[in-house]
Amino acid sequence: MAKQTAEQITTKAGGRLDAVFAALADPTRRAIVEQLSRGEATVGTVAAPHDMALPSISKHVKVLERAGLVRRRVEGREHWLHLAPERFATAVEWFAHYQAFWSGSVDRLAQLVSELQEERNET
Amino acid sequence: MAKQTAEQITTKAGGRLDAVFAALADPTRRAIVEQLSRGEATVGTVAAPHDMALPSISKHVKVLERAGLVRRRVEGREHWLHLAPERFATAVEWFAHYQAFWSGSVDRLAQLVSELQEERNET
DNA sequence: GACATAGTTAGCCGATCGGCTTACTATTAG
DNA sequence: CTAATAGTAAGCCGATCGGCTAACTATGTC
Repeated sequence: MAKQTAEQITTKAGGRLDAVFAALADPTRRAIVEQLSRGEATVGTVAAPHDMALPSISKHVKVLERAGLVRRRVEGREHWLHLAPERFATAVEWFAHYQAFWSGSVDRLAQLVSELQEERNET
Repeated sequence: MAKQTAEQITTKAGGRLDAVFAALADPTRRAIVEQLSRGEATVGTVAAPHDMALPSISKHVKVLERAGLVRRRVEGREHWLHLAPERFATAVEWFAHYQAFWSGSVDRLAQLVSELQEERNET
């Protein structure tokens, strides 16, 4: 129930937010997130569409892991990657909090959310 | 009405998302955003709490401006800064879209939003 | 055992970042 | 006119970033 101030959120999750936002600031990494949002995949599979050396992708994956956005399950010689939704929520909370200060923006977010829910129900 | 795919969002706002997330990856800049969320302020006022040389803050502000998160109104020799909510929405949309792929996350976001709305109505 | 496959580690390189200082511009005050 | 105030511009510096290659580890296959 306790109202969290922006300050509290900032200090509590500050370090994490640094890593999360930094991780998402790169288009390759956002593309990886997008791909993983369609289901888990191995490092190689994730690398395939990216005309980029495998070690580079490996680095990107590790950045996402350190940010807590992606987790890894080693299975034989394959490394399966999947999103870790909780950490995304950390970032969304940060936004949501500030939205409360912008006139009308919460309502806009609310509308967006309800559209997404409808969309999902249609499927 | 047209469903936007993640791909479309990514390509359409890709460059912007780079700048937005990169801008928010720095704690000083997030603190500036927080301060501006409580109302517009001059560059000097924004700099005050930050034990950092003024030119450094000036740079940070420019990063936020280039990301489209902050705008500036020059009034005499003072530069007044304020948040630009629309660009924040760009980032939130990105999250919201992916949340649709995570089980239950949209509902969690929805709950968060409704809590924020209640909170605001209480005030 | 030998080879192939999946992936990481290490290290190089140029570019960008985040801080600084110094010097400048522009507006306001005396 | 002069001095103070608000802020930007330019350039330095060390650190991190994002790509690469070359070499390695570990698992699976023949």
